[in-house]
Amino acid sequence: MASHNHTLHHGESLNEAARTALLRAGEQWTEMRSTVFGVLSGFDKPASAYDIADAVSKARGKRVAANSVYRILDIFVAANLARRVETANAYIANAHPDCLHDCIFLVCDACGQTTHLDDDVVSGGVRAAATKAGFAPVRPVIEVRGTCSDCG
Amino acid sequence: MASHNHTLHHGESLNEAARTALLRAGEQWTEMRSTVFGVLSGFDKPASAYDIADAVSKARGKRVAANSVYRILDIFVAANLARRVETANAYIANAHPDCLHDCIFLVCDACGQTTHLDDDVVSGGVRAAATKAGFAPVRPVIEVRGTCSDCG
DNA sequence: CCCAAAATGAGATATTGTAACTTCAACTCA
DNA sequence: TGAGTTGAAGTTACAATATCTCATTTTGGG
Repeated sequence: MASHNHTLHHGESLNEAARTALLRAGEQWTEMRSTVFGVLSGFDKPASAYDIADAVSKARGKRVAANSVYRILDIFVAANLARRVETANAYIANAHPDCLHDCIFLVCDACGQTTHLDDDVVSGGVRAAATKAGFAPVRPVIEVRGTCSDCG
Repeated sequence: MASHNHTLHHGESLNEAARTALLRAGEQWTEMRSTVFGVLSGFDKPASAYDIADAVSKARGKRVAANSVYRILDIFVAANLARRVETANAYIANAHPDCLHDCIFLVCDACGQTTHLDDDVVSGGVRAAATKAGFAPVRPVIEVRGTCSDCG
């Protein structure tokens, strides 16, 4: 566990934390956004925008277009409510929107399960290497494809 | 600079090194593959499969389908002749196909220029963090979006 | 209540990536 | 030599991902 205090939310608490974080970011917490967040946090592995659109469509009994989902996901990512898993073209809810990390994703090629690590030493090393090369790092993307312990 | 000896190829030497590496991987070095590799190494920033298809089409005076380019790029990546830049959906030639690294890409959001770092300490740290979490790492993806020194 | 801004809907379109099947050239081996 | 085999490349179709534009609805502030 990292040295600072994470608050890991889940269920209703997570939804409430997401709402709070989004409002603090100056964005609105609408019915639609609540549904998208609920659906996203209900997935047990990264979900594509179209997966989410399908699930939201079912939940609302009305067809929701992918572009609406993309818009909302962009806002979520900007507000740290969700993360994009680059190597999977998919999104995952952030269980602790309260603190900001350069996070590390471990993506199982067999089952798709994705584990979220926060290791500030490792990510700091990546940032430092970039800085040393005269680069101003904004967003490190650190993902590891491989096999999880269940599939090993 | 890492502690071992990189051989950085360029121009004709690079093409020759690529040919040698591909043959050693048990693949053929065809006219088509040579052209694709030449085009790819001619780009000064990561190129999409479609960019490459266009350039190859011009170079050969005959339409080449993206499909064919993808097949060849897959082979190149498998043989370490090229790398895929995940956050850019693009490919870049590997100037030293002779040695294998978990490489780090620094991608400038302003100009697209992409710098290739090999820092085995940093990438080793990423692998170690994954292993510690019970994960069997196969392919670390380490990329940093930000601003290069020219655009800073 | 009314207005302006923000959010969402609808549909098209662009981009990226795969799959299935055919054609072609080189090679092999009787 | 020539039929059979193999791998590369061509062709076409399609699936998945992402963005754009414009219309309509909702929201929050005065």
